[in-house]
Amino acid sequence: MSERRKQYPFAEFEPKWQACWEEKKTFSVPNPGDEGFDASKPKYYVLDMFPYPSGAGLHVGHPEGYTATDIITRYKQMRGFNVLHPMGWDAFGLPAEQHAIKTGEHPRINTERNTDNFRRQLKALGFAYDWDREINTTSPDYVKWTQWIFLQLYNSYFDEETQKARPISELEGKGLSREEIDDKRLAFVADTPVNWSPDLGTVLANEEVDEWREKGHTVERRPLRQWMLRITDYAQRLIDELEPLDWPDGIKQLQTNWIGRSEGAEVDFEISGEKVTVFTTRPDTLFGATYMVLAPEHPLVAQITTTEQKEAVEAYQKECSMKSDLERTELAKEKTGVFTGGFAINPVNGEQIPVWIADYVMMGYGTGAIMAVPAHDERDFAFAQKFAISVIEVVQAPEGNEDECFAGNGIAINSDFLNGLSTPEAKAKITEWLEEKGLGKKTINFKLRDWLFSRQRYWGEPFPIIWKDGQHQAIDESELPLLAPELEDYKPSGSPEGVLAKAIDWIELPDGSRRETNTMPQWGGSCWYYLRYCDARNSDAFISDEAENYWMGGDDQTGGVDLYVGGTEHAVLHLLYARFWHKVLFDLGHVSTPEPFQKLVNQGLIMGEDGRKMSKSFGNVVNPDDVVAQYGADSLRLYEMFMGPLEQVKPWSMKGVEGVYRFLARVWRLVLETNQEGEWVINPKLADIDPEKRTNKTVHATIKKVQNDIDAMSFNTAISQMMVCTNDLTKLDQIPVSSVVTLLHVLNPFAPHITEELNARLAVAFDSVSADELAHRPWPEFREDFLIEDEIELVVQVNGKVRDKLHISPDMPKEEIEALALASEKVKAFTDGNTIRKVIVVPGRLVNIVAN
RNA sequence: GCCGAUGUGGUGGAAUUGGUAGACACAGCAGACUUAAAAUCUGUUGAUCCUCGGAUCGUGCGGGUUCAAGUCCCGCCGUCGGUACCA
Repeated sequence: MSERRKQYPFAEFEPKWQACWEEKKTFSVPNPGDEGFDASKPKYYVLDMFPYPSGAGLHVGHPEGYTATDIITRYKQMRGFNVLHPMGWDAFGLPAEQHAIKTGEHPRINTERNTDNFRRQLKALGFAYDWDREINTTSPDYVKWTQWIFLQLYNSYFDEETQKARPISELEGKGLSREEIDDKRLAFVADTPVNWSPDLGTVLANEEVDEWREKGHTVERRPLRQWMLRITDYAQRLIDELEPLDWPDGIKQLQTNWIGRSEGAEVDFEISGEKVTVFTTRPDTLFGATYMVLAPEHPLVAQITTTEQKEAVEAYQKECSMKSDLERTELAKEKTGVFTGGFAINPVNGEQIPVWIADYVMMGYGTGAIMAVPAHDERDFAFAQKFAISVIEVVQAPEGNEDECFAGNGIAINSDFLNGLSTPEAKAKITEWLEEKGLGKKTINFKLRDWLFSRQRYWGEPFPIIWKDGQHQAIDESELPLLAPELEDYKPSGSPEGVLAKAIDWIELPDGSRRETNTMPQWGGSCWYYLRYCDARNSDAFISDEAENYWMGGDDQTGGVDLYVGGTEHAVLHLLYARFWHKVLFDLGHVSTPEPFQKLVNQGLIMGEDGRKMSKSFGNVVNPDDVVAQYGADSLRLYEMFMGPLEQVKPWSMKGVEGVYRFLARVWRLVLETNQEGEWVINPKLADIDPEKRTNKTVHATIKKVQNDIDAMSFNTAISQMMVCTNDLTKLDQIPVSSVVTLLHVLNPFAPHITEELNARLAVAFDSVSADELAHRPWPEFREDFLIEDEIELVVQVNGKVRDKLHISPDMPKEEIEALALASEKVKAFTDGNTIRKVIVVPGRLVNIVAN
């Protein structure tokens, strides 16, 4: 690192102010009922996405969102809000366990080391977190409540009628059997084909498969007994209740598509006496069905397969079972399939159509069976082409559409009683017809699957469940938290039971029952952390009603976290899971709003200086520690915000850091200069004088722009305005102290250290300057009357091109402006010889003369 | 393929939402200070032409609407991100 002389002594005062904030608890906020709580202030809850404290420490991408929320926090505090701005650690997870497997060191130790480092790095940036509320998902008092919430899920079911979770005890009263009840729990056990990774020794969620495959681990399909959460019951509400939220449209769409609602019909076909139900979104094309496809795993395949086809069918089934969902989709550019020998009867016309099995039909979606209409479905068309199956056109494509396969809406043809109807009409009519005859019904399907919630890991929350006589049951709440036992080593047991299976003493209970050996996925802890922050030290409840009501309260337009900032990588999974848990807690009366996050903002990725993604392998990772050492925390914060709009992807530039560093140095020198001894003394140009009109204008325009830009989270333009203001003040021969203090005040949320330091020094030199911390003073009010101009510049255009500029009073009447514009010599040069057709006057902006 | 972003000087990016394109920075160039360098300060910096007053062109490309388009409409192209046989 270059030993260039520092332009201002940030290394001295930045740690000083950080220590001061920590000691005075400047950014700790009391809860309702606590000492010092001011109930008259409105609340504002600003949240950063929960970080995983990785061994690599912070990189410059982290402080991007953190600085944005920090500015908002400090600003809102000055505007008289009680601001909740917490930080904590999503500290369970595979990397710490992988480390434990390699070294034999307990993952707790590694986790602690990493969180200590993260905390140190964050504190070095001067963030206004309320560290009294710091939480850690791995701490026993947090685990306790994660497990408690799991038990809420376990002890609830989804009531279809009210679309709400209800206590499972209500079903017990209705005389349902044990099995029937277990089948309704929101947390349930199922034997499902899962993604088992032998070398990781765990099952992975569908969404996680890619990530671990990329890291070189193998993943295969295997049916195993797993805990699942019934998120699919909430599919409709997860779509509907997303609507009013202040989230980016793209993210809303992403979630909606992920949930994947599609409306259609189930239709019953008959295959040699057996009923087979297919799902279709195009029941109107039923007359065009020329074959049927079952998923290779469909339970009826064996029954309907003829002896001649048996061998081929079984071979195909085996081939498919070897492939994962992924391989089936990724590698299968070419359609494959086998004829079963069986025929299905189309219920609308009694036609016999061949039944095939093919892997382009998934068992997990709809009914695992489709009617194939090659004339109006791309996939069916490709399949029919390959296997020479006939194509019957049943929808008239609009004029000019010559595609062989037309999937759009049109007019029904070759369809008996549907002929002549438009696609929506035909859909309605056929569905009604099917329902009348008892051959089918209107159905809604979702892509969303139930959430696979168990992992075979050590470093996660154990399930608060024991098994007795083959049945699961919850342990008593008083036994929470249930912590994992210490182990000799953390290597996977190799069995799908997971690592905890090794801890015999822990598993086997005196009464012969056994503990569940699965643990929860990392998502568990991060699903509700924002609630815990509201009441982080409560040992009687996961959150108190008072704290919940205050920090999370509101209606469906205002309730929940007021501002949630994080990366797009959590657009679907984390945000969907957290919303699901929140809704269950809401239904059960534990929280007061249906949605957890009212406003969501995604910060854009910061790329390396070479324009590529920051990564160790490219050697382009920038460590914030180095930037702080060289330019100070304020420079880093300011640069992160000055780079460009928050949501945008943008490349890092050390030259850019230097630019904002120079700006901060200019602010410093506005207040101080070095004397002969090299000491910093008050700039002699500073004086306790009333600012001139134009100085007031700059300063007050700055207040206005900065506050508007903070509200709009347009931090880069706020900073450029403060640069303009600084440049203007620097040019003055006599600089009014009050103007400088105002500048420091509006700059404070962005660069808190240097501004507090300068204010403190000014307070010593000038009686007029308050020695109170800027952080504690109310945001300055701008005066609109200072912004009014005596004279404005008005552009005169001829046919849209600027030809002259007028300097006039802002309230000059239109007619006068017009006359003045037409009188201009420069304008005349362009209008001479032409007829003036029209003159447009836009007050305060321009005059456009149309002439030809 | 589909969905979503995005395209403005050498670079990061501004532009009151239809009204002077290029604010603010970075880099460059010239000058001041200095024995010298760094730092700092001042000026200059979209392109082309120029009689130094200015003229013409210019926001990915092609059309259109309008007195006026980076901004609105239609059709393309490029880059980035997500997703993929969901019937």
